[in-house]
Amino acid sequence: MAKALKVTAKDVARAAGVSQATVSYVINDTPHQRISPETRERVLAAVADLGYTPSAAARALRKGSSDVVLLVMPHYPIGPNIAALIERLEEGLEGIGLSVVTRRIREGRPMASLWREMMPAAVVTMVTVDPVDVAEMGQAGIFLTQALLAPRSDEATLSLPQILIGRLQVEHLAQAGHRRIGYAEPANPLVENFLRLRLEGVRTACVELGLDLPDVRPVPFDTDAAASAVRAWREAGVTAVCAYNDETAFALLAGMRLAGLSAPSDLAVIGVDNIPLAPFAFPPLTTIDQHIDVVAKHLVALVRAGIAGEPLPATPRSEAVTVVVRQSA
Amino acid sequence: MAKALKVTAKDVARAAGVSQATVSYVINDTPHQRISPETRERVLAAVADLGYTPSAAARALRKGSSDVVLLVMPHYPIGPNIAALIERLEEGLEGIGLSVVTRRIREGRPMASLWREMMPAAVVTMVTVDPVDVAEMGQAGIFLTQALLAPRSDEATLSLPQILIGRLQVEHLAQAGHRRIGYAEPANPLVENFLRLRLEGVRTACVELGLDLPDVRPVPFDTDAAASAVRAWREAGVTAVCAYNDETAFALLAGMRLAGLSAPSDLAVIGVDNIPLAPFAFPPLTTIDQHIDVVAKHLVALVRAGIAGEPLPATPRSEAVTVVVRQSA
DNA sequence: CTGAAAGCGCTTACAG
DNA sequence: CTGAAAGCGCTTACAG
Repeated sequence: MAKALKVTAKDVARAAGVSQATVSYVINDTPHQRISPETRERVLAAVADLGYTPSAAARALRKGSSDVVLLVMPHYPIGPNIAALIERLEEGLEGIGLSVVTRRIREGRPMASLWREMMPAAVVTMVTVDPVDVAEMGQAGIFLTQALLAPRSDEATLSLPQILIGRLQVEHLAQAGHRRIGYAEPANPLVENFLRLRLEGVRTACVELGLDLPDVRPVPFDTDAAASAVRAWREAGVTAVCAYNDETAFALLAGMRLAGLSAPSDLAVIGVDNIPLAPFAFPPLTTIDQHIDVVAKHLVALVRAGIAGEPLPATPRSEAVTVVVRQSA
Repeated sequence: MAKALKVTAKDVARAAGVSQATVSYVINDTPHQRISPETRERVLAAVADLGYTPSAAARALRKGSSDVVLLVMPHYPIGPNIAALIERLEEGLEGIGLSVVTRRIREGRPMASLWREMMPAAVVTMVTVDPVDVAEMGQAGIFLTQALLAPRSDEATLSLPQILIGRLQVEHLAQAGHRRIGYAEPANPLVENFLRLRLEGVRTACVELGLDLPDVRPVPFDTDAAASAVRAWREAGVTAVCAYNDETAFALLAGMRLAGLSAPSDLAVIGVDNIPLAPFAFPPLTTIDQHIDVVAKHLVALVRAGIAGEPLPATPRSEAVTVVVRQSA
């Protein structure tokens, strides 16, 4: 039961009457090393007895890479959706012996010092990576997987297709007969990356479906301001609005109530994210689900295979993004 | 511009024409080492030139502790509030050169292998720590700070006073004249820890204020089920309910709408957390704010001081928990 | 003020 | 099948 200040493999070796190498072999189940069952037993017993835990630092130094996966995120605020993604990722990765360290960086900044310092087994990034960094990480044997917002075909890249999201919002609205569509953008400039793409999807879909271009208005996190936006849309003949995300949709709905209007009759509203609270909006919120659990699972599988040097798993079917119809649109 | 596969301090030393020790001294600004300005310049130039980044593993091995702080969490689901806490913590700690690694463990499990493996500079835990672990971490020079749910007086412990939260909910309701109070508990058993304490606070306050004991009913994340609970409360003469948290409050409010009732006239509702969406509930949700940003800031300060061996900062005023009055109660 | 050298705790060829 | 030894890249007494 762990007494010595610091129990090392050497201590275990001595206690078990074997060499340090043997301790390492049994602990790591090193292949092509035939350890006799009794030896293995004795080592394991000594390990348990002394409460030995291998030093991550020593192992990392020796092997040249640590058991962490570096998660690189942009500086935008972490909504419930991304928070869930991170949580699932941590959970899944922990299951295969990996720790995740999250780091925020400004888009376009070099990330070299980050990974050189940690020598992670893999890096998962949601920010675009400089080609030089990509190359150097490759040389250093670090598996890189990117979760990008735009679609892209590359085994090690997973896309969170924001454009598709915008498109889906419009298609759903158009199907219900809406011709003049509004777009509620959040006030936060940090979210620019997501916003630009979602809006692009909305615009493209409007054009393709022969609708007017969307009437884009900011909807800050404030009921009064949301109410003003709602009135403006009504005057402009807008009958349905795509909200940037569910939180914006909630603000919008609150603004409508203040303005004495209700969804979907006065103005239909569709969000993005399908947050846990969406069913409890008034009226229950129609929204787009990104199926973040599928994304997280795939990311974990990608990392696992990438580190093991196995062939990468195929990207899950891209219909991962679906509309969840409730009552607001 | 970083070319060699691996740039070490030795490379920098060679390039700068100094010894490896000197490189270490200038990089770490080691005190009591007088390095001539020119030498320092040359070293820094070589560092920049070669793109040198010290190896975290080597440093950790040598120094006996790494630059990570281990965040130990129970297995409960991470709501928006805790997610925000973690995010702030990561942000604040990153600012002082520390990475956080989050790990979930079952309450009561030993965490020795965890910290022995990483040798973190500090551990922040939201699960109760075994005294043996506490002692051993102390011996190992690891600073431990606990964010506990119950109040406790200990410099290195920060309390998230759940009992106080329940009490505050009831006091607010009683002040508005309510005598028969309901309690909406979530369906998820994982949340037991928080629940028990919040409910204890509610019960105590009811007794102290001479009210009946609370009528506790489960409110699952389902509008129909919530509606049933609401009807039952009404029949029992309950006029106000404390929700376990804001999410439960949202479900409750949705159930009320389904039952044709509205808050606060038919049933007053008060939540906990003050999530960003609370103002957009219908009606806007009255709730308890735990001021998680204050908590996070204090935790960071605690860790910083603890690692530096400086006197610990005083606990912020305990009125950190406040009621935010909106319209639902 | 600067350098040579030991040693942190592992893993892994390499001998035997 | 098992062990002795080198070496991963640092930091830090210790000499000079």
